[in-house]
Amino acid sequence: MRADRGARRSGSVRQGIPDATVARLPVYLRALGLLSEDGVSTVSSEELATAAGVNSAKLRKDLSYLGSYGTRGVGYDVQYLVYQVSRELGLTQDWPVVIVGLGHLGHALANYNGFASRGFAIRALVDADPDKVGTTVAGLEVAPLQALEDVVRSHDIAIAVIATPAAVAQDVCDRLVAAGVSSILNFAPTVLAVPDHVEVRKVDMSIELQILAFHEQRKVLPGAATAEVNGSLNGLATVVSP
Amino acid sequence: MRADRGARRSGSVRQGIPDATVARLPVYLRALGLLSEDGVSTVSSEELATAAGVNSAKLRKDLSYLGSYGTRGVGYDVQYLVYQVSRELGLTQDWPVVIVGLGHLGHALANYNGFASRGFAIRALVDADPDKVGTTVAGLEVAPLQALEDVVRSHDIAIAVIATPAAVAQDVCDRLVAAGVSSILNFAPTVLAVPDHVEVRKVDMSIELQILAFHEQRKVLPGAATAEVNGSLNGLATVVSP
DNA sequence: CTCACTTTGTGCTCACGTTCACAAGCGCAT
DNA sequence: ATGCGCTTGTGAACGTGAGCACAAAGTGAG
Repeated sequence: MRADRGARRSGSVRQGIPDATVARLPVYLRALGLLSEDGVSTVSSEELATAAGVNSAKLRKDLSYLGSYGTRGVGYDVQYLVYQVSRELGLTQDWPVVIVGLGHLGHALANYNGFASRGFAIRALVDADPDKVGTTVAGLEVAPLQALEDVVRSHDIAIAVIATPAAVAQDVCDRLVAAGVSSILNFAPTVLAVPDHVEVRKVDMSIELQILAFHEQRKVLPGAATAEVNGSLNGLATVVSP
Repeated sequence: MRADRGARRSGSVRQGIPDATVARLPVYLRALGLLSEDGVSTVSSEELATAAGVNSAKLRKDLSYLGSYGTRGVGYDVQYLVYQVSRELGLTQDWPVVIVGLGHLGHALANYNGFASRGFAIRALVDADPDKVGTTVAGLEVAPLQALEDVVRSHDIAIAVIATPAAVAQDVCDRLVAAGVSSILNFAPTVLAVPDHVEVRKVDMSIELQILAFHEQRKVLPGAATAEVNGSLNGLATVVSP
């Protein structure tokens, strides 16, 4: 699911933050935000780890990649850590975002509050349907698809969300990239091909359900198991979970 | 290396499909579906890998966990592979699903076609808002939150989707689990605590955007190439203390 | 039948990620 | 100021995943 990353392949010292860690930082940030709202000023790795649903050693190692921001014997200062994590994630600035495709999902995304609160500003909405163009969604006027490039350039947009049907996603993607977008969040159920310098992350709800179905099926399996060859001994070792 | 996880248990290969592989099977399935629609009857690992956006060796290894379904010198039979992958994922049966929470997102999910086409049948919708209860969404009547347990039991539902506000997600989750649900797809931006036998997968759009922002920020950094990028931010990034 | 060619299946190696376990460091009580 | 208890930061071991490269196994031509 990771798009190819040019950074690591260049042979030079990659002393950055591991991808797995980056993926967890937003979770820590959310937990810290809740603690902060509750007026908590200091938190131990154990407490924060529990709140974030991870193991405390992992949390400490993750935070250690950002620097030594804890105090031994005490814990971490919540406010300070919020700032440090935000800075590392690049959330101290605002990121203008465009959403392409305003079906049910695009509509839901445009109305989602979780974006603005994290420094993402939805600046434009684009759709191909003439009936939708010109209407107002979440306080923004929907622009026509042919205005895509203009919209991207005029708002200096680097991050785009694709919520179109799969059939047109690649085309939209190509145009976004050509217009200067370099990060794409793809909700269309299709694999997007992009140049190396563009980062794509995908969210596919159908895939998530299928993964759940796989594990669900395993649970139901009465040891007898799957056709064909083999009669494995222990039908259910239940290796699932994390 | 993986081979011995299965081999260790008995003479036969089964039981241990790596999580990373399971997560890719739905992608292969989608690609195979497209090929099938186009009337393609046979496909090589190279072609399928390209369509799925992965490396061909990885694809072959993934498929080898299911069994030896290819023919050397020829490739894989598309129809047969569709069947085998579907069977492995548990998609040869229908999975009844309930969606809890019918805000913009729940609404979008209820109307999403990608579910039904993969063997998931949305059987019930539940919401706490009295104004929504009783209305019809995507052809289903919205049931009240207090009917949650009844709904789960009467439809024999094992897989649930949570699309509620974060504040009530854990409570809904607990009730779902108590009612017998054992797989949960969570869209609420919160960490859910569940018993070991319950599988949770989460989809958090805000987190995905934050991950993109991280990489986007890195790109913008001054052009000192790949070298000491992080060094200028905090001198302690290396593993050694000064 | 034999040879040349194609494509699968997999052994091997390296890289990444997780977890344990403990020394180092900090604050507080005495 | 000294020692005690607590929590961080991290070395090291282990587990998982990716990808190369090649032997094995099939096809088809001569």
